Amino acid sequence: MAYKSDFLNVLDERGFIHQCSDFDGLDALAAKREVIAYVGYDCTAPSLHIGNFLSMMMLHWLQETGNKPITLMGGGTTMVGDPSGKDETRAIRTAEEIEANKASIKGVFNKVLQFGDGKTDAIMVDNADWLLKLSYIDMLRDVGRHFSVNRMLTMDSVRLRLEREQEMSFIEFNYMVCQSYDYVELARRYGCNLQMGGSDQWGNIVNGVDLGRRMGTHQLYALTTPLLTTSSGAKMGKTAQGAVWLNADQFSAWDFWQYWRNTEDGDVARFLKLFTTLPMEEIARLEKLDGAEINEAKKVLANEATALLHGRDAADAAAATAQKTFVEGGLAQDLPTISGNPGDGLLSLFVAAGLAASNGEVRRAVTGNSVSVNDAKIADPGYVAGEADFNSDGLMKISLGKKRHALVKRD
RNA sequence: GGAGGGAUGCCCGAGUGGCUAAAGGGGACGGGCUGUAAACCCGUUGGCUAUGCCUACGUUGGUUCGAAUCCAACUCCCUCCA
Repeated sequence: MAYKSDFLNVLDERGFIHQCSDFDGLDALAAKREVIAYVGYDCTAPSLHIGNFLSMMMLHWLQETGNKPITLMGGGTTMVGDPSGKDETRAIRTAEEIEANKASIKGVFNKVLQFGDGKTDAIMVDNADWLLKLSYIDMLRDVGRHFSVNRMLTMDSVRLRLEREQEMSFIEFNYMVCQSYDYVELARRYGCNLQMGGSDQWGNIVNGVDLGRRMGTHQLYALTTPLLTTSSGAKMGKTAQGAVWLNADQFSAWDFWQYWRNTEDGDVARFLKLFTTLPMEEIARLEKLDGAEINEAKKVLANEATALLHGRDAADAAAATAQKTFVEGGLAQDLPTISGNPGDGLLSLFVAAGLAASNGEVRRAVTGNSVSVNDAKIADPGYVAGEADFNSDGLMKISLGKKRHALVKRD
């Protein structure tokens, strides 16, 4: 192993590392178990998504290897809006919206982190606590004077906008100042010495490292993860339903399990390392499977990733449901369920179950031969559920295509 | 403040009076092949109580038998000048 510290060794062998401002310095610190690292989370949506899961796992390993994680809620920075990787100005969000999002996001962290007052316990802070109190002139004098506009203009987040002749407003231009200041504030308050994030955050992070030096903090470090893409190059985390959210009320454990089960072959090993806590020897064994056998590895990936986030019970239930539904072709009780009765029209049942957005969509699907009831294809869009369609438990299975299923339960 | 340019479906983008629910591409979904994979091929992609009706090309009004297309006002965006 190349590193002295457990922390960097684990991250390295699992494929989390993209760039670091100073490997040796950080390694020395981690070897003494003195890293206090933070990751900032935007409050632009009511749930974090799968991309954020990656940095959560980094915090997890940080803690596992004896260091202290800080999760920073971007209550203040979300008021400004990060221009990184955006072509257009983000819609400015209201304070109420940000508060609501923050409250809704918070819950996921205790799935992978241990919070508390101990030395290596995680803590959660909110940059609204200091950013909202800043006074403009003081900020300019104390912090603003350390920023070179010449240099800011060369940062990717700004430069790319300018090159494409896309508007960038002054508020967005200030984002990196806020994030840099966060780092300094966390260094002063909590002794924070490492900021981690996705590769798109590199510019923002190293600016913070720089600001720390100019403002006289201890040495700060930067560490980023590679951008998550599938091996066919697509950005990860997009599905028919939109993003792969981490909150169960927005993306169910069943959908989450299915998401991982459908991973491309070429990504399985990489994702096992990143999104599960399985030991490397076990992953090495799974990695050797090929051909149809790789499906076993995909199931393990789905089980472990789902168990991490939604609990072992939810993962087992999803696995059992998948087994019944896809392997045995039977009717599993844990599929998404709606209520309905004999006499209900097929079209409205599909819409109610969320399998289709409109009656017309179901009609077209019927024409395309992709609609079935209890695994029998339906050719008539006017089909009405009958007594015989419900089994002795009062359940009827409706499917759109091979993969999307739901149950109708009579009341 | 002045002068130009622009706003089309999930996204990009064609369309300058009827043949337009709107070309083409992307994405998404479905079918085929498979292994609930990728690649590839094919199909679908505004709504409805459906041989018809309704909604829709920034907003509101107007011209016309007929408007995404012409006119007016307004809103927002961009570029250049000050």
